[in-house]
Amino acid sequence: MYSQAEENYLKTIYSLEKEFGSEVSTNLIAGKIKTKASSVTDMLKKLANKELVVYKKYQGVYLTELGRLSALKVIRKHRLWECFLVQKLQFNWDEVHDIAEQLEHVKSELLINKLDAFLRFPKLDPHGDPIPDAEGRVMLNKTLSITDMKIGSAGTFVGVKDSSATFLKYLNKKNLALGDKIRVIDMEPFDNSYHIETKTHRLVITSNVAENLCLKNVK
Amino acid sequence: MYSQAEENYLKTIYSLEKEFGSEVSTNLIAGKIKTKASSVTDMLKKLANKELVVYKKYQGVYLTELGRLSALKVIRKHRLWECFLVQKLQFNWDEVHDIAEQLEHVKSELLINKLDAFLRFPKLDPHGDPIPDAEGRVMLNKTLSITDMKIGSAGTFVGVKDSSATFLKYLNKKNLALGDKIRVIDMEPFDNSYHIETKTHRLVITSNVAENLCLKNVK
DNA sequence: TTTAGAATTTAGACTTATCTAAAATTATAT
DNA sequence: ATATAATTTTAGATAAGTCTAAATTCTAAA
Repeated sequence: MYSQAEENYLKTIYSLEKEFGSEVSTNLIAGKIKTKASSVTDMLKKLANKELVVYKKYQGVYLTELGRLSALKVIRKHRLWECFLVQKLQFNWDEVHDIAEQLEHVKSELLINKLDAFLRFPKLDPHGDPIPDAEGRVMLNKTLSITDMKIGSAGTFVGVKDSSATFLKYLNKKNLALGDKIRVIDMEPFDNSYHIETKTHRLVITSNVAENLCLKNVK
Repeated sequence: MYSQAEENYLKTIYSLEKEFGSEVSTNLIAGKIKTKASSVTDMLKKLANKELVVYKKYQGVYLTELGRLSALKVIRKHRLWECFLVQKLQFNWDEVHDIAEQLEHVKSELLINKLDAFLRFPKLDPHGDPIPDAEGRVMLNKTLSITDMKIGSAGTFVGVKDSSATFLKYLNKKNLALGDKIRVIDMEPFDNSYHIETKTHRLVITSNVAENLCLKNVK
């Protein structure tokens, strides 16, 4: 199978493709994975040799079908472990990312499938992201971020784009949790900040935050 | 903290000290860890630099107090994960070793303590080995192996020295399970094989097998 | 369309952990 | 006591993954 480093690149390329479209650039990957561009170039060559990505010098990369399936396997493991940590071990949603980053590299198909069953085949992880099934099928979770919504519209907060501890802790502090109904009251053109409202309170968030909140059933 | 390789050496040295006494030799470690003696020598120097072992050239090593506690942390994690796999994910006792070898290197004190609580603070792992507590205290589990017992005496089968899949599968096939009462019927001096008896059946085992069965309350 | 600056790749070095082969040390057996 | 065998260590090589610094390629502005 693949090394931890390779798995991390696959996972990263997958999510960057989702976010920015195919042809992911070296620098984008370097930024996400916290390495230098030169290290990324080295690794992209290795991944290309293993037919996990298509790589042309100076042109960026995209995953092959094999690469995509391999990435999804890692993502499946990451998200299932996150569910385990929150549901069974009572971790908070802002504590699980780094631990799941380690657990996702444990190699055993049987383990992950038994874990899946133990958790009763969850469809979403604690951050609202869909969990691929054993065959690599992912539910597509159509959501809007606050920045896509019209003033006055409302929806249910079902996921975050950024699941870093800092962002999640910010949401905790602001009393925003998955499942909340959020209405967009106003947008300030000067700084692109948003005025939003939940059942219990109103608050102002920056566009940075707004972009990272995913909502469903927006009306 | 320590690398996976370092953790594996610590764990191995700990168990070899238990089995053969202090001053563990290079070759012994190499045999257990499946590397070459020269690799072991290299690593022993590194561990000595970190004050995890006391190492004198050609003289073997032993763990320092720091080394012992570090080893016990790894062993604690290994055994707790084995409990999890058997108790919660329904693995058989012969399937968990290799997976636990990977899980034991996941770094998070909080994780392992929460796992401990989730499992209700088990005292023994699925092979009958005691689980060190968070402070590195281990219950000492006084047992005898069949080879230490007198002909005619009997005890309860509570643990194995070898927890490899091959040995455990052998025990499954021979219908020997933890908790069984075993009586030593006879010992054949020619080949040192043992004739033993449980509630349900009688069988002959080699001295190799006999050595690896741990019994309690022997009378 | 040229060119400065950004992005990317190459070249060479470093670290960790491993290996082989040779040298050094210790143990064993006559 | 000494030769032989076994064990252990050293020296030098390799592989994975990373880095810095220099070279190359691309891009976008004048």
